[in-house]
Amino acid sequence: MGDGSPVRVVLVDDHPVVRAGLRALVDGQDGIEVVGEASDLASAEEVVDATRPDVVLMDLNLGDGPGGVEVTARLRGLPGPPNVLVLTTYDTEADILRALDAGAVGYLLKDAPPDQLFAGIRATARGETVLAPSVAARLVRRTAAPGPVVTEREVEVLELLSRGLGNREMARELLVSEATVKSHLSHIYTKLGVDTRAGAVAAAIERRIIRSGA
Amino acid sequence: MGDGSPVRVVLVDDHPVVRAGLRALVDGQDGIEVVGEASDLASAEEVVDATRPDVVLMDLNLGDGPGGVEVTARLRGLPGPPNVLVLTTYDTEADILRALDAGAVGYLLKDAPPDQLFAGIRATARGETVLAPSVAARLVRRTAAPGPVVTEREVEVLELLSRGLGNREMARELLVSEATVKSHLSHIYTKLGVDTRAGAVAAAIERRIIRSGA
DNA sequence: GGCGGCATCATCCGATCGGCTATCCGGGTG
DNA sequence: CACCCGGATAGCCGATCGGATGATGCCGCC
Repeated sequence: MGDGSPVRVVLVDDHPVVRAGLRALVDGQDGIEVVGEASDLASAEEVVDATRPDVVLMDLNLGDGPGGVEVTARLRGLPGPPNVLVLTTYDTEADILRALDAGAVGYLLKDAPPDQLFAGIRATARGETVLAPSVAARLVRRTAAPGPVVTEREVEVLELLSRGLGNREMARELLVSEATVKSHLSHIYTKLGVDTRAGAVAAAIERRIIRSGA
Repeated sequence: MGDGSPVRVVLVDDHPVVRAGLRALVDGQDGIEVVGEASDLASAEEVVDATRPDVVLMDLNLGDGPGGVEVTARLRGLPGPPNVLVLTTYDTEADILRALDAGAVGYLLKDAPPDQLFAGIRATARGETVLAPSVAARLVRRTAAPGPVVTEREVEVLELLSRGLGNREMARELLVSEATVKSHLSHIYTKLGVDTRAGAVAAAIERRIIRSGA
């Protein structure tokens, strides 16, 4: 890689220690320059607007308030938007799908080796799609899946379920009837091989379909 | 702080990126030297045995296998054990209590400012107890609590609950009758102000009484 | 020694859940 | 154009849950 112009990177993560660590790790790395940091939606928009980076390294878990998915969508809505590379801990289907849907061009996990991160940042700057192996595998298994795959609507139900709602409340939340919710639940039970709502939540977390609560 | 002898630190975290980031952040910092890294129980014992550090920076989430609590307990069982400073993302009651119980002398969160981390490492080396403000607050509120506090047994029930077990299964797991489980559940509902098992799991996660699944 | 908190166990009963079956509609596919 | 799938809806019924009430034994504490 020629360093005719370095890749300008902004970090978005709500943990100061992680930000500082990432900055120490990638800043100055062959052809990479960290030009800003942010911890939430407001500061991210501000910093990106001010620094106009090539790449945004995005954590999905930003504590309270809008998460990394929302921030990604907002940044992609800006004129001349940066390429967003998600760097997070979890590889649940829901997270991956939403992040890519929001306009992220890459999805790496924090347990990736540093070299992969550096290469990923450079590739992201070029607009290439970068996926961690486990993420790619999950996507492949999703599209070319032989076995039972929960549908998008079912994922929504699973998430409400993990938040502790009853059928009546879920129905209200999803703007459908209780019967429909029960129908979704039945399909979910069958697909996950369980027979209780709590068991479904456990299985969904186990299979990385949803990520629970906190 | 005089640097008559630097504080020798070993990092334990299953994420290479985080380890590298932490090393870049704290190594060389006034009076602090990183002398080793580990990602699991086996490598931690090996590295600590070989380097005999003053402080071990311990993540509680080590992916599969034994967690940071177990590793802490094992390290503390060694002759001339290092002082363990927990550095993690979560501050649930269950995590805090178990970590301190296992012999950790400090508990910081990854969202702490770097300066607090440096100071915490030095304090830990001197054997002083270092607690993040939110952790200290939680402990205080626990002992000097006026309001409803879930008991240890109730926490056990909540954890089984979050794993999706039914009353019958929980009873078998806890070696008690179903009636007892129902009794615990009723108390939990009252204390958490909910009325369903899924709601209890959500509230318990919300209040950081338990941490869910993954 | 009494009092309260915790854990244990037991009923009873109304509310909710979970399984089963069946219908309807819209969108994509052979 | 049939066909299938995902989504939405409905009723029925046995199983489970959640609430109320009450009782026993073991602690630690004043």
